[in-house]
Amino acid sequence: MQKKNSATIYDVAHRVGVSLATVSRVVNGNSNVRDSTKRKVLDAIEELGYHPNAVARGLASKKTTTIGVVMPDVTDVYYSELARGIDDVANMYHYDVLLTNTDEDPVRETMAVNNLASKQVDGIIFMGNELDHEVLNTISGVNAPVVLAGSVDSEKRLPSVNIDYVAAIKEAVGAVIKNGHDRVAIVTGPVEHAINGMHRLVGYKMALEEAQIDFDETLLFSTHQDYAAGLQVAERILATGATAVVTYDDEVAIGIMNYLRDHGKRIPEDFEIITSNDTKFTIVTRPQVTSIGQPKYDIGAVAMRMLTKLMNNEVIEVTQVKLPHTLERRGTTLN
Amino acid sequence: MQKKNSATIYDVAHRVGVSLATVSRVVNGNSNVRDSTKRKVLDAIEELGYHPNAVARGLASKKTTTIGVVMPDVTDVYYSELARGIDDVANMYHYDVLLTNTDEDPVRETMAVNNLASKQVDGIIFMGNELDHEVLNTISGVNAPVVLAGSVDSEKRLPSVNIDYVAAIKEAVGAVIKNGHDRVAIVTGPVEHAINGMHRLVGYKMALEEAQIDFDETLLFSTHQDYAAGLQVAERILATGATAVVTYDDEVAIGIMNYLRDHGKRIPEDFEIITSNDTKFTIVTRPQVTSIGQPKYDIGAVAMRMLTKLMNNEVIEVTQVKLPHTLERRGTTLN
DNA sequence: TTGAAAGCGCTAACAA
DNA sequence: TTGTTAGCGCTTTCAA
Repeated sequence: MQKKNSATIYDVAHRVGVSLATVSRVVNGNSNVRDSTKRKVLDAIEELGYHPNAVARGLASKKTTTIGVVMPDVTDVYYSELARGIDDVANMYHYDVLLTNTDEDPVRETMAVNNLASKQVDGIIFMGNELDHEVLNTISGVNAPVVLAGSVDSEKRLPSVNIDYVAAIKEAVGAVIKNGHDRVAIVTGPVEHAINGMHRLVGYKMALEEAQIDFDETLLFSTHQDYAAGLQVAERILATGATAVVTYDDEVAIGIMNYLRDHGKRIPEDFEIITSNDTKFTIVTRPQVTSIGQPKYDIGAVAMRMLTKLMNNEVIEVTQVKLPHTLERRGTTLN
Repeated sequence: MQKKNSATIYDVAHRVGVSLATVSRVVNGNSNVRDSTKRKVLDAIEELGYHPNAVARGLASKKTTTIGVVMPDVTDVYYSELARGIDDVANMYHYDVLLTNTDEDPVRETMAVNNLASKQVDGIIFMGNELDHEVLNTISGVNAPVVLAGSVDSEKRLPSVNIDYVAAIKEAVGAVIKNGHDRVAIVTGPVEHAINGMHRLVGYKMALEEAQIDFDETLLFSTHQDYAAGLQVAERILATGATAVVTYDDEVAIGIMNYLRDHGKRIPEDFEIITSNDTKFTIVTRPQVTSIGQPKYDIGAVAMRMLTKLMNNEVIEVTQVKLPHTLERRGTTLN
């Protein structure tokens, strides 16, 4: 059971008695080939078990039919859903996906982008909350189109696909305010991720302003992105006298919810919770968690679709795409 | 801000006044270069912003420093954790990861493997419950080492990294039997995935036998892999008079749990539940779900480590690696 | 320590 | 409709 040293295009050409060019033509579906020779070539390909070498092809054509995806963590349900959307449409257009995890470390993000560039990817989709200035620079230096998915570039230099975060947060905060809460806490990610936090804060403040509620800095929290962090921050939130919270992460939200219930709070009667990512986590708990609804899969899919156009040198009309969001009312909010 | 047509190795050589070979040597850390010329080359590389073209390199050296990862679905928390383990050690050894989702469709699995082969990956890590015979064949025809992660090849032809599924299920079932249950249901994946189901069944039957409980076919269930499926199957399970269940999927387990509680069952007093994947889902619910504990990240990491050895033509002592599993006792089982 | 030169397997003008 | 012929950018003997 030994591995055959795979046949090359030369072997096929030789076998049929035609030139390399002809074989190349039939392999690439070029029409300028007589049917009869096409047949013969196809047969030879079959017999020899010839599979084109994509690397050689890439070198010669300067197209690798491979795109790079840079993301914080495959393990993160939010991003992995975007990734799935990306992958599905990538396949649809016959691109393969080179995946890199960065944990949102700017150093690794920069390395990832450079590495992808040296691998000659035809395009890159970048995900990550914060768009570090240096990362942005190396991205714009890359000789391939890049589109951001679920991430914002405050300078709007790069094409991107998102929801309107500001509006979404404003609506979420507005919803609990409307239910009578005037001390609503907000929890965002690690402070390093300035942009992410900023966007949320803007929406938060807009909602307060609209309800004529004074901004209280003590109602601001930032945590790591996991269940335990939610458990921990909940105590501090409780201490502020807040009666509602809007969070950036679903696991954090559930951590908060469980802590509060353990400490005598009824959800949603005594305390309301809204989270942001609408992952599966929000539906397996009791009560289910109210969340901003995001078309996660579509964000990835649309971003990838956009990238295919860019790789094709097509002109893009709208480069800053905002997909619609919703508010999925579930058990952690009243009505 | 225009994209420079990136410099080639030729440009560097020309600039310094040395040959391509010399530049290649310093780029690849070959020691046979005089320090002074090395300096000059490095400087030129810096000045020109030269980045080696990995595609050309791949063609010439027949090594792409890229591996392929074939998996059911990035979105699946279980597999994505394996993927993270794979990616981390892949990076450690300077490999990039080409990712493909297959949804466990044999046709797509076959295509994925072939595609990866034509992209000349140096190795492949394959994940997927069932190892279809045809898939197995195309895998063994590929001219690159392949290792299975979290997947079983009943013929044991391929190197693999797993836990001992049979033993794990046996322990889980044994645990609830020990707690006094003699009617324990077991739910496995879609029947198409024969192997997966089989393995679990073997462990299940062993536990019954050890407790001298007769096997009852009506206690066998198979469902799709999501929360809603759990909700649905729960009703049927209840109808059998079962008082405990062991499931293959965490979301399904939670669906079952929530359904049962809605129908008056106290968990774990009236009904015990054990699941298999120990994902984050098991800890965000109340009660938390008892689960077989699997070193998911490590399964991926070890598989990848194994692959690096194979790609290096090193000899592997043990090809069928079984990593240790545990039983994480939480709130859905007594004591 | 360095260079010359032959590929790696394919694409893409350009000719015929 | 088909073939010839340069490359694509790099690695790798083999010599020097």
